[in-house]
Amino acid sequence: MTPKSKSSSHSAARDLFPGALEIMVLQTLHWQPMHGYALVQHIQQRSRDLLQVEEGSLYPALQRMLKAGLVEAEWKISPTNRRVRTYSITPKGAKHLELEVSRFEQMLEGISLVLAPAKG
Amino acid sequence: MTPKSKSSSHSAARDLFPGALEIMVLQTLHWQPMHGYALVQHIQQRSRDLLQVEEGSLYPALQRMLKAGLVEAEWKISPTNRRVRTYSITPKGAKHLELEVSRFEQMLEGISLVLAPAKG
DNA sequence: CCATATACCTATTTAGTCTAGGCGTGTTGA
DNA sequence: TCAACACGCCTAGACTAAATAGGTATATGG
Repeated sequence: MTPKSKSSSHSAARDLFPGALEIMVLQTLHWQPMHGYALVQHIQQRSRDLLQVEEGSLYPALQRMLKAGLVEAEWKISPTNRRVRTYSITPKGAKHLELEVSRFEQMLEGISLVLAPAKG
Repeated sequence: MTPKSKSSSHSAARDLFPGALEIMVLQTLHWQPMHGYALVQHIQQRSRDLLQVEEGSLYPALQRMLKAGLVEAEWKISPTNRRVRTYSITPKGAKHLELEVSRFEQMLEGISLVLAPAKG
């Protein structure tokens, strides 16, 4: 996942936050099943272009989650008449999501404590 | 950096947030120069045990930052009569910190937008 | 004198992301 | 008609940060 660079279009933006991708994907699928390409666009749009998920990151992540039983996939024909692989979250994935969100929040809490100016 | 596991003491906690370590170190050094071992304890204490920085992560990170000119180091004798390598932030490091914090915040903003429930 | 805490460090492994492609198909418009 | 483009799937390899699992040395306390 990269923060989308606003000025230059081609320069490689450094990455941050491995692990967050999985959470965002699981949370999104928790709301509604979706195919990969749609996930890319969904995340970009909902983040108001702050984030851009590379397909080269997303698909391997989906494979990992499939293998781990966190999501399941089904080939369908989309309304736009294309073969799409639609992913949905499994009960195991939902449980995992809860855990990861909680870990995520604790981590953020910890970081913000460290970054907060010391109180006299 | 690992979230400190509260129940089991030995199991490996998964990592999150590569990149955050650098920010926390630079911000801490921005407040006051400090040696490595002290940074480990500082971060753990200020995060109220939510985070635990492994020395095997910290020292390589400090080396990277040294090499990149973000911090500089000096050998001293501590009040406890030990040879310590005290790190301080450079002007370049301070500039870098600002950038990284801003990137960090944008990333968080993006993630929270994606994770926030859709509005009807 | 020995255990422990302090303090530094590195080599190797692990894991996720990015880069940089490739492939096939439906739609659009010149 | 047919070429370009958007859609939609995917992978191999490079890169990088972090964790693991060590090692070394010295001061202090019991």
